[in-house]
Amino acid sequence: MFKDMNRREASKKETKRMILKAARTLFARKGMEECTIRDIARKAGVSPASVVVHFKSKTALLEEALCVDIEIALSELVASMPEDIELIDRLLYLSKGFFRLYDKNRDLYRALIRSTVFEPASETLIMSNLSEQYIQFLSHIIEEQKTRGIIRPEVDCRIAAASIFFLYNGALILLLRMPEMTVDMVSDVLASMTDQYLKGITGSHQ
Amino acid sequence: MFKDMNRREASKKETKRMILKAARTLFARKGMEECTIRDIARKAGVSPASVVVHFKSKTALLEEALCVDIEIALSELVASMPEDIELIDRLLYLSKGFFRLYDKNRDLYRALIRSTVFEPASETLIMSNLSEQYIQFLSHIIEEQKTRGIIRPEVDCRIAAASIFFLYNGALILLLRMPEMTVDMVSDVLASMTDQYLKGITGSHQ
DNA sequence: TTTATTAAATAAACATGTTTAAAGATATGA
DNA sequence: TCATATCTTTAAACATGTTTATTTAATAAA
Repeated sequence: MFKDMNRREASKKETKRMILKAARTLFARKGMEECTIRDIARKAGVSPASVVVHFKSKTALLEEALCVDIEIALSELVASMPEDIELIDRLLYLSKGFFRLYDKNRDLYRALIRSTVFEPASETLIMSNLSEQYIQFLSHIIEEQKTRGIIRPEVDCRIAAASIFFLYNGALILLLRMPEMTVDMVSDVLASMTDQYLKGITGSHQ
Repeated sequence: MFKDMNRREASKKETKRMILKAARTLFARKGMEECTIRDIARKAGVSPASVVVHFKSKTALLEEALCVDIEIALSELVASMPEDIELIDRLLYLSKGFFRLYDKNRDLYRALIRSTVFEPASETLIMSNLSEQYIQFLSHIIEEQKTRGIIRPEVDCRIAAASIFFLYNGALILLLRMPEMTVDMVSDVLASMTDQYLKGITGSHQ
């Protein structure tokens, strides 16, 4: 219950909420670089120092500001995933969903991914968690396909899921760093890659 | 010839050389964050402003400071690549070579890759070029294996090369972000992934 | 040679993420 | 209720990448 939250805790929580709200608005409007902590603090009606007290850094603030949208997108994608389509189409359904999300504000998401993907997992708990969840989900899909005999039994599902994630990640970087690339173009590239991965490229095929 | 280089150009070049030398030493010793432009300028005997005049930014300086080592590593790897081993071993020979290089100073290379991989190619010409060269080389290897009938004829070599590069890149990120990971561990993961990619994971195999 | 122009180097200022020390507000215990 | 301790907030300072306006030096023109 919230009853055991005293006035201090409540006002602290409220301050944090205000900052996060201001950050979400300003980040979306002006992007990561163009939006200063002082801007956010002013809009939230607090001091710049307060922003850093509530969020360890500007990067951490960005992470918290954006993760809600990613979490929503992920759960919606998982929920709305068609059950009766082929493996490759399911994989592409997921990745394209994320590409569409990131495409809404490429610069912002580029800043986010850039500042999380190379940090130790302990520094970017939220994003690491999301990636982990995503890989888990991929792993489940592959596992399930294995029971149907579509994936060979000796395949390590965890490795396969991570590989597919790495391919996805590469395609995502392509999207975020090349303005001329569209979601469809990147999806096509990833489709070829995933298809090749599933079929293999060596030897003749029955 | 250098004769047509007047005193101004010569001294400019010399200044740039001094800065680069100081940067290489200090970056290697203290890492990217801990080493300030002022430090480098002091060691090079120039003003901080001069550093920015000669190199557009600290990131660009880091790029120029490290690219020599990467270029050398790449050409050495290409030159020393055993000809008589299997495709997968050739691919792993290359990636492991790079892992070893980056392992010498993980934080520094992490900073480099982090600050280049998400930028438009036009902003990070050197690193983009290197990646491009690497993918080209992978592409050639695959093409050559195709003529030998080891790779199926309908396979798009460029896509295959990019896929293998994406897998490599994912493994590299793993290495750079997780201190507990060794070069061998990451190489093993990448080996499984590349092996799976080459063989494919769906259907039964002859 | 002297002057004018152009390029290189720099000192000082600026912008901004972050830290520090202090103040203000709230809870706790007598 | 009052005093003390603790937690929250903040103003001011700091560190550092970068920009700007100025100075210095070299080349070209006279």
